[in-house]
Amino acid sequence: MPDLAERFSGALHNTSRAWRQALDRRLKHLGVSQASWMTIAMAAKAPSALSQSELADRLGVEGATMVAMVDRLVKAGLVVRKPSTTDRRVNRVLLTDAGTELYGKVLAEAAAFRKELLADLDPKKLLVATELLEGLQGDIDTMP
Amino acid sequence: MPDLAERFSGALHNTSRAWRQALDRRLKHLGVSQASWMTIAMAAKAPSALSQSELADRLGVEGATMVAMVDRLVKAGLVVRKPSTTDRRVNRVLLTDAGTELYGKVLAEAAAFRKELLADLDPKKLLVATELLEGLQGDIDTMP
DNA sequence: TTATATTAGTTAGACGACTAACGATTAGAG
DNA sequence: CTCTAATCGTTAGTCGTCTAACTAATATAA
Repeated sequence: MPDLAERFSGALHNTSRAWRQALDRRLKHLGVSQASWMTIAMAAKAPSALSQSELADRLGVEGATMVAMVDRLVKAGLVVRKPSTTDRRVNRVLLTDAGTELYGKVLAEAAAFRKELLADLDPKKLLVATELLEGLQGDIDTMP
Repeated sequence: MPDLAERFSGALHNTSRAWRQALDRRLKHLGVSQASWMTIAMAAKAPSALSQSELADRLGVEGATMVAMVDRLVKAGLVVRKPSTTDRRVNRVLLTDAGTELYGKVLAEAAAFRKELLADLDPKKLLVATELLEGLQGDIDTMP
């Protein structure tokens, strides 16, 4: 008989995984994965063009991961690299028109999916769960 | 200002990811990732030796993923493939002595990590969150 | 100012996941 | 019994992630 901690751990990982997969399926017709559109969304939302490092930081991935991601997005024609004029180490990541257009569509679909999935939940319970998860995330980040 | 649904979605994915990474770090000295030890645990817990397909089903991954996983575990000397005597398509996956020994260590560490992380949480809230996640997982699995 | 340290990006190699296609084998329908 | 379905495992190719080692450039300290 699994204890509550074990149940929670399993539910957390399984639900996150199922969610990701379901959303990926739903976005497949747009030709972009969640990781790709999260990157595009981050670049789109920022007030001024972000560097690869800034993008990596905000998405919680390593620099090398962002290199590969930007490679794919450039290949897909959604972003371009533009060397910084003030720091020759830096590339700024800019959305192309195609990237900007995609961002709008994807935002709408992700929000709709979220809403559909969470619509029938008790808001009070959802808040409890959200706060618990956020707290946990903080705890993990400040762990050894 | 992000709405609750968006906050929940972000917290879910970030927490799951942070947890996985933290546990992976902690198990690194044993030389096995979570995916590897989950496979070993599943093989160890089963009353009789499982086939690759059965392992894949129980871990919620595809057959091809399990092929690669068993390849790695065999290479690491933790399991062996033993062709079934009754069905020549089937390989049964058996733990070696090294695999069995590892299983014990890893189980203990994962449980300790879970306990440490969740120790200070309100059990009532943890239960609410667990049930919410489990329900959500079910909803996603039965979606279009 | 020069030597050292830090930062941005890249490459290379590995892990874990997926889908699609395929060969071998078994199970089922007729 | 035979032809067809389904199943098991495999290979090949892609994606997203990591770490480690490297280059180029900038920042800091002696």
